Amino acid sequence: MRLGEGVEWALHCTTVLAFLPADGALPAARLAEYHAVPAAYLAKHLQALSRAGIVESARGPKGGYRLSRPPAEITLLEVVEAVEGPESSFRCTEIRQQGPTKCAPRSYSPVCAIAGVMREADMAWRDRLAQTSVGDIAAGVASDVSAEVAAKAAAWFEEVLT
Amino acid sequence: MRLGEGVEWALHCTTVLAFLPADGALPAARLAEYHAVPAAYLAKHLQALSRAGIVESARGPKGGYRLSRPPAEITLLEVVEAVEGPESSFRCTEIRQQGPTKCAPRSYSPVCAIAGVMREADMAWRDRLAQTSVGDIAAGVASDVSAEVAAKAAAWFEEVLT
DNA sequence: GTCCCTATACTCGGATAGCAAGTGTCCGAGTATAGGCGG
DNA sequence: CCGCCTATACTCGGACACTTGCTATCCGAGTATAGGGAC
Repeated sequence: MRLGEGVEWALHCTTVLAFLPADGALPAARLAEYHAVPAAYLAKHLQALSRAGIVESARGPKGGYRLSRPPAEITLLEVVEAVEGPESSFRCTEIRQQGPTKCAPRSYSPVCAIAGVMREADMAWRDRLAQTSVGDIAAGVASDVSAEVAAKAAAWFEEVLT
Repeated sequence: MRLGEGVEWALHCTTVLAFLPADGALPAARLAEYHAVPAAYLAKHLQALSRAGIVESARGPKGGYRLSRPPAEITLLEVVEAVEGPESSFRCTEIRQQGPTKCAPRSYSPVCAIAGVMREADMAWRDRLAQTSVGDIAAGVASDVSAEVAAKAAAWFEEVLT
């Protein structure tokens, strides 16, 4: 099981966007520069966030991306699912109903015992992600960040938003 | 995030092996036949289970695979990790320490807030899988299975183990 | 009749191709801005 | 001097190559068994 790195990028980007003033916007190229990742590829994932209604985009000069809702109302689960897809990690292909012991479908319990546990594990994972919002993350980094990093970040914002 | 189908196969195979008598053994080809999956590819995953110490193998005639421990002492987490690998689903590449705001490593909190939550979600997933054993699964299917399927399975075991 | 030896057949194990999905990149569509022109 | 128009430059959005890892397969290494021969 492996998550694409786009998930990490999307989470960090939404966190950065949470610090934007309400009328501001950051282009994909700036977000990529901030995290030192390929701009063209990051754009692909930002489009996914846009389609999911997590961020909204504005074209033209002074355009870019901004959060479409208050950070506290965006859960990490939404961001992850927007990039990675909403389907469960485990896919049950019902192999218990195959082979030499095959019977009519009504002879089997409605859900495979294995698939049931795997699904519960998946729910536990999603529940944890749904309990934390982008606002929580932003508050956490705001309180933990060193003065040096905070100053650099503030200067960068100042320069980019002009 | 997507798990390989080898995980499903491995879980079902260990469940079937849980019903074997202590001195019995099932070859990979029989396990593949039982689930109607490609034998050569299933063998690859059974090798992973063998390397992880979950099953033990015997070569030659009357050989095959058997569980190396009582089913109740094998958790689903062990089986999943044996096939899929033990590494976490989320990989933090510390992009927060990159780009124009880069500072010395000591300026950052030891763990990224995002990586922390992702890790906790991963732990929740693993915890759920660790709470259920192969024995639990076997007991569940034994009580839920229909008489028709049970009879077919018993007949198949009888024929194969002779 | 019993024991031993050998040939056999069956098993696992790792090394080898094929393919799909994630990764990375590019160019076209659309729009707010800035400058120039006319009134 | 003010308002409008146009050209520009900057943005997003989807369509196009490349690489990694999962999927699938094969053949060689190893061993318990079964049969035959010698004592």
